[in-house]
Amino acid sequence: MFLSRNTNTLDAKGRVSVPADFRVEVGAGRESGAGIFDGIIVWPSFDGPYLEGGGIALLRDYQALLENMDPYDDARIAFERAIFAESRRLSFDANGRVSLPKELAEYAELNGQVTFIGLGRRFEIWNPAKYESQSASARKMARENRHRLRLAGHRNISGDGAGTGTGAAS
Amino acid sequence: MFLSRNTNTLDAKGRVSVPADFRVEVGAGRESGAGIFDGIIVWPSFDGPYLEGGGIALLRDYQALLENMDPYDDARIAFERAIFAESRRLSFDANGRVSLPKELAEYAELNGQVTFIGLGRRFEIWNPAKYESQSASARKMARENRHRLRLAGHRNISGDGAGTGTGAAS
DNA sequence: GGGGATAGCATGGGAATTTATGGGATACAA
DNA sequence: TTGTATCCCATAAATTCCCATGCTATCCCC
Repeated sequence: MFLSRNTNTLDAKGRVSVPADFRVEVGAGRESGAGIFDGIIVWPSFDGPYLEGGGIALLRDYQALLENMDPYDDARIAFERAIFAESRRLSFDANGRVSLPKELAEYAELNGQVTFIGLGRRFEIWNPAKYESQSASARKMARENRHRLRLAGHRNISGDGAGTGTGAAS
Repeated sequence: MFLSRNTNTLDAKGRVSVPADFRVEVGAGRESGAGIFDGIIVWPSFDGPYLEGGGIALLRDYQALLENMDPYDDARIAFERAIFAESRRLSFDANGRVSLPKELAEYAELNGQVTFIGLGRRFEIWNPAKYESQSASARKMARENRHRLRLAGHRNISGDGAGTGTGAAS
């Protein structure tokens, strides 16, 4: 599971260290029957100026998801083109670094420092400054929606969800 | 798994370098019991002015798929004629190039530069300019449909999911 | 608990290898 | 011959590999 936020430097050759946590995560996915690729897979988000990534296991999950859709569903084709076609395999060097292709660095406006954002099954790569505002608004929105963060497993006593009533204060 | 997009030049002799990633991909499929053919298999798409291709393993998958259909299902026969009959075996030279038959280059309107599009189990070959518009609209459609890109697999806690997305980014 | 040893991580720079590409030589067919 | 396809070699650029170093967190021993 990809967790935590981590900022590393992007050197003159376009190399950046992948957080050690992330490396063991993709390694774990790899052992369980996936290929022999030791690295991460990264593509430009189609939702903003940042990169998305994960291990080969994540891509296999997406592949399975897409292969359950109609082969000529326009959305399926769009996802294949937006994710598979735009993604790059970045393999680790002996020190756990990857070299980030120029196009990807330019897309996400990365220079000097890059921030890895662990998000469970996948992660994102941001320009640290750009991520700051995201982080702030995410906290705000999480607070406003906190009543939706209800773990299942136990029975839900009250019929209504919102719990604390009005909740969403500023 | 075929990933990423890669534009290479088609020289005066009709040769083009197959991306190194793709070469190892078809090589991997080849080791696991398939034939000794070292190259790719390409045919004109029946859905547009581009080529489709893959390793010998992909063709075996199509064969298995078609053999599950009724032998005289018209669609089966059509698929066999449109894929198997139109496909060409393109073997690598010592530098990882293939020479693209003229008919195929003409069909896809390829000259000068050709773009390989990795799409998971298979790939496509496009005229780079023609692919540009495809790519742009694919990104737009992927963004509009991003709520459909929901990975299953783990328990689904709440009855309703992220349906319309949280709208987090903006 | 203090202090030093140790291991892992992030980073920098140079060397060696791979990749993509062009061109010539050779074999084969029309 | 002429055109076509295949093979071989050369080269420039890009990428990967390898080694060294500073830093930090952890461990161990006294």
